[in-house]
Amino acid sequence: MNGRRVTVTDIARGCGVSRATVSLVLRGSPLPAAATRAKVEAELKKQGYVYNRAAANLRQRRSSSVALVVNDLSNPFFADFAAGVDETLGAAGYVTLLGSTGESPERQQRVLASLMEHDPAGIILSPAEGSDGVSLGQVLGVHLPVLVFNREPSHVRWSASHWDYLALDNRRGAALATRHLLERGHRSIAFFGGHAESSSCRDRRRGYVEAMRATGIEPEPGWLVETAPTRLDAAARTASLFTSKHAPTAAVCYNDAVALGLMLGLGARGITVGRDFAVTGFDDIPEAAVSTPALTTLATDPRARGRQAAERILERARRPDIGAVRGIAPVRLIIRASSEATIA
Amino acid sequence: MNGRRVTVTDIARGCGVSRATVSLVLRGSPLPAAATRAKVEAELKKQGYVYNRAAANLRQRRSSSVALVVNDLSNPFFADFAAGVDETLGAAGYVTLLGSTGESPERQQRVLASLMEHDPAGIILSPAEGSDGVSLGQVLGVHLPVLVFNREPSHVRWSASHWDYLALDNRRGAALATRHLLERGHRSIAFFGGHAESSSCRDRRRGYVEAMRATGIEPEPGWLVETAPTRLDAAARTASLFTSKHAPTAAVCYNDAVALGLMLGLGARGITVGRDFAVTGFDDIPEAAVSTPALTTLATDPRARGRQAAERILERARRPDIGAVRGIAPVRLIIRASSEATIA
DNA sequence: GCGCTGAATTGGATCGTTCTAAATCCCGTG
DNA sequence: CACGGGATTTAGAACGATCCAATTCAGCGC
Repeated sequence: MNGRRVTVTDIARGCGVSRATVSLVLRGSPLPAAATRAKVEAELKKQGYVYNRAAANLRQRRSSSVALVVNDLSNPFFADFAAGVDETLGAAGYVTLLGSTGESPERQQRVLASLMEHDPAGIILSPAEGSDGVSLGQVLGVHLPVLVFNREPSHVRWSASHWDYLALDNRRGAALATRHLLERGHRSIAFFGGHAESSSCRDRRRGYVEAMRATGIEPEPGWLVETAPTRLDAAARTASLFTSKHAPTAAVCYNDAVALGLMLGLGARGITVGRDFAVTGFDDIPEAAVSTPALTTLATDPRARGRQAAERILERARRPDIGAVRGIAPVRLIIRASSEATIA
Repeated sequence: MNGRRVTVTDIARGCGVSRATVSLVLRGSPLPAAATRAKVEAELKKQGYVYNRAAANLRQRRSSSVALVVNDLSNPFFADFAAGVDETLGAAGYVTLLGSTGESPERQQRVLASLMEHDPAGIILSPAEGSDGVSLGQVLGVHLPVLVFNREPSHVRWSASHWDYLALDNRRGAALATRHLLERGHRSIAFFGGHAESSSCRDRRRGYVEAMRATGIEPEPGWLVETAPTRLDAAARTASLFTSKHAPTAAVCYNDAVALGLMLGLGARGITVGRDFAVTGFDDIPEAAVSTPALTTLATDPRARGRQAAERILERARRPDIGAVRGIAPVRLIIRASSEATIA
């Protein structure tokens, strides 16, 4: 009835033992006698006791939370990632402190500072575009376990840092898509979309270039088209693919959004994707399976990545002394109709 | 270098004042003299002090977090909702404790119990399907501000409870879609998909029935088809629409997933949606705009709903005594090609 | 020089839990 | 029947911040 919280002291008084004994029962210690334990447990239930983990953590100088900071929760990729993180953290008895930054480095600083005050055991950070490693280092301090996901902030001296890093195998993924198109007979293949300064775009481009060269083909400059990573901008820049002499017959796209945009742009020019032109994406967002034609792409299993990230941060919290780990997560080529176009 | 945390005591020692003074500076009190304040602030920076909000909350007997528990984070609707919640909570200086339940009532109980130990100022809960109000009441206690979103758990005596409730205007939404189809001349309109026992499905059905009756049409039993709320099951049950004598020429679907599934199923039967048959959805998921044909549906603005939910829980935390509020959020009909089919 | 006043500062208790070290209980033994 | 010793239990300090009441300080009038 009254708003006061029930504490161990209330329980102790209520059944005539000391606070210490109640605490032992709460933590399942084998010390208390069976009869005492039963008495205490009955009283706990009777008074509706709720454990105060904050107080316990204060005394024990440990933490039972992990912060998760993502650049864009409304992106299904990150939402799924977050679900995976929370699943694993929850199973390990940790609670997830959520922060989203909306791709703003300034907001990211504020969010991180606020989360730090809650003393998380670690931070999983998918940095906002344009994040600066030095500013990040300032808020995060020197001791906190940190896992950077998906993107590399600028000015991070990884060799001197204990930050872990987890990213998709962008290079191999792009190479897989490129080889797939090469096998279907294409020789003039573009790499379409993305900002060249972003780390993930650089890696994907590299995979593409390497796969091309491995087949003895040097990508022409006109085959490399930069766009914002959005459907709209991708559609708008479709034309730039057809200015060079050797117009490509296929394109490896930076991601699914870009690929869907390109498909729109190609359609508008009367080009039928899957018959006249082959397209691949990256991410396997839900739409990829149901677009027309269905999009060949690289599945990244964001939920599993989330679990992986959570496991790594927990492991590091347990053993802070081990060296930083760079993890590269596998990707899987999903072949669908959009890459069916072949060159005889 | 050493792992010990810097505390107010360290700062106090470092610049020759008392802990109390440091605390006053930290909280921006006007009491300390300007010179003292400057001295303390310099020391704070020098030692890299990080505020320990848990300790402060313990003493002040208040909380700076709000728990957000969702049934399915990987659903873009809830991910967007979560982004809105976090945005508003963050701006108010609260941190979001995330929990996801994967639609399992058992997991939900565990997650809630764990979150309760972190003493949140309130809980925003989008209940798992099949949640029981009594069990929920047990973990949540009597005093905590609670906002239930989107679904009604069973056995909740709302009249006797202080829980707030926020849901979409399911009834009006379905009515809007139904009227839209009626205006295009349809008379045989089905309500397709969803589990009849879920509260949102009941409400949407009601809106549909009311709109039909308002035009003097009594829906035939064969026009009410139940399905799991998934694309797959919806596609599989397409046939049941065409068993009755008056086969419908249009369908109001439970949600977008179901609508997309139905469109698949209709396509397989050689029926062209948008020409031979009209379809509407509910939610306006991103795919709705790009499906073929594009889907007429009801936009719900989940992010704004998240902000709204956060604001309401903060308001209730401030004034716990006001009566429970039932909020109904507006929905907007988005007309696209899938409902273009008309009856002369 | 003294008392007064408002401004600035501070010691000590406190929030709810856990840790440590010590106290108490209970029994079988010599 | 005192005593050793394992099994239980407990008092009191501690975690890091804040609250409260009390103290110190500086300036001022007389």
